[in-house]
Amino acid sequence: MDNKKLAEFLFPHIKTTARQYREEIYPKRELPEGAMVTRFAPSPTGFLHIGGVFTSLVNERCAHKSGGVLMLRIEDTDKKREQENGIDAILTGLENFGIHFDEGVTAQGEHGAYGPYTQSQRAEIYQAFCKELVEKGLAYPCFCTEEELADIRKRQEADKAMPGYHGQYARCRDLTFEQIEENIKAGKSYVMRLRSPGKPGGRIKYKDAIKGQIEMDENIADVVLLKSDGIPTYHFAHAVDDSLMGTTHVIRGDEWVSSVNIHLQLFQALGLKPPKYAHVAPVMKEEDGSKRKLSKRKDPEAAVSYFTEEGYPKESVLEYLMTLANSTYEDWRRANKEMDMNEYPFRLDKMGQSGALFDLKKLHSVSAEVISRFDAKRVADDIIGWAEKYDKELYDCLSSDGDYAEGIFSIDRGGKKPRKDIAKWSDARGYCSYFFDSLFVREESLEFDAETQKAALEKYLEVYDPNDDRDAWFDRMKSICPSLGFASEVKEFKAAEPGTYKGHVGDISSMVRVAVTGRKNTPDLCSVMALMGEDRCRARIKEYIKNL
RNA sequence: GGCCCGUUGGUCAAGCGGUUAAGACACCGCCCUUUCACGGCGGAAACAUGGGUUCGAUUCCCGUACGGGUCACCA
Repeated sequence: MDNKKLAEFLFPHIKTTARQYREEIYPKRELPEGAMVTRFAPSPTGFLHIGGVFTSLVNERCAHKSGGVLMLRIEDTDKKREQENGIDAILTGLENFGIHFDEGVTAQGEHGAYGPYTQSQRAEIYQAFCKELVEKGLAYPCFCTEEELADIRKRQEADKAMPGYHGQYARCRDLTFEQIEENIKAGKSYVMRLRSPGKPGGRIKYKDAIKGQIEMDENIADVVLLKSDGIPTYHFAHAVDDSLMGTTHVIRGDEWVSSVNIHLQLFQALGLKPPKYAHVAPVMKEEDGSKRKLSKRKDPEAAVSYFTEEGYPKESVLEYLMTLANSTYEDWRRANKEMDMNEYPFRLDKMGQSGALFDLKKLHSVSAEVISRFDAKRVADDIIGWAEKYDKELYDCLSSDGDYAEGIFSIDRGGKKPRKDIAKWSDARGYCSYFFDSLFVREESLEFDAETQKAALEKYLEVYDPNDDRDAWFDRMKSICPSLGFASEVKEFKAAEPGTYKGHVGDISSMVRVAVTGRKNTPDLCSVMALMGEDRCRARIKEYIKNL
């Protein structure tokens, strides 16, 4: 068989050679020692999954930590499963989480010297490499139909043989040039297959940056390189692209581990240097006592839209994802509360080998911590931004007076012991509704009888001074206690015989609190009242007394 | 089913032949406190299992169980 002749016959239109691509069109990258070139390479078959954010975060950290390059490549080689707005969804999703790509596809088009970064635009490149493989006798056309393939599978099952197109089952492997020519002239559709150099019983080893040493059977299957439409399979595209684009580390989901034997063989056949591999365990979900991969269909928290809808700031999600990625991150964070996440010495080999359960409670706690470090302006702005889309009523209230909104979220913020009531922007309404008359509802009441409350509140109204600072405010609260039969010191109340007092100053404060806010629990009442203003406070108290 | 990987408290997980087996979230109790938070202190809670190797195994080896992945002209 004249391989050269076959290659020319199969790919007459391919003029640029693989060698040219390799040596001239895609030159080696000039990067400092140790710089990692990584990539996130989703296929636009659905919405962005939190697992995708996780994987891209790991890629991002590795690239930027090492002074390397992060690429975004679109693997759109399966036109059947492609979704219409798939690419946009991925792009905006990643953008929302602040993952910055140095090269590749963006909302504004492609950037970078190693493109195109969209696989459907690279058909000729793959074909050139396939042509080269044919020349080397390492690839051939296969005319088997779906039925024939199914038949082979059936026979293998009966023979208890390894599934796949290999050995005696690889019928098209040794077709003559004339047979091939005849088939093609007859208009038969065909795929290009690798003539696998693998030997049955052969073993290969490789070192995974996350999973460590892995040993497995050598690939013996003549895998498909180019589908009948001339578009490559994932395997082939991966080998060609990642070597041309200079990827140093392929960091991807661990469902790929078992394909590494194919990939390594492909690199070898192509005469290309393989990258290092790091296989990331999937984010899991607990259900009925067992773990399973987080599913887009069943689990609302799998889609990234869940986080934006609930109003988790991107910093929170990223922070949580980092704790999943490297558990020592948490210790580091506690020791470096204000430091940028990017300062953390992220390490691939510190990643877990098996899937971690996505724990919403933990996310909640991490997020509350993250938000507690934001300043009031940031919190107010973000909540307003969130509410504009998801809570119009709240939006109207908050946006009508920006200073007032900022004031609400500055109560007890900053300082050593910040409040952590808000873990996501959708918590905001519950947190601040009483500040607005249009959202205000009386939610809780006190045990004290109407008479007592009325007396206390009327008394308070007499002495209330909106100019009081915190101490003065509380002193005033104390000052009305004796005449009402309440202890002005809690300790005094506790030390006294039961029945001596009706209650203590805390109870009086609670009455005011409930009258003003409709709740038993709020942040510092003095600050709340100062912000709400004298008129509103007096009105609330009067209205409360009236309805006692 | 074949092959690959994994298994430390409810969850995330340190550990890398000798430890009272860290820490975080959640939970419980106490303290602080005008409420709630925050914070502090304390508590309950784990090495899947059976064999080896070893003076000694959570750590190394083999088997078993369980879990995950993969066996496409999908990625």
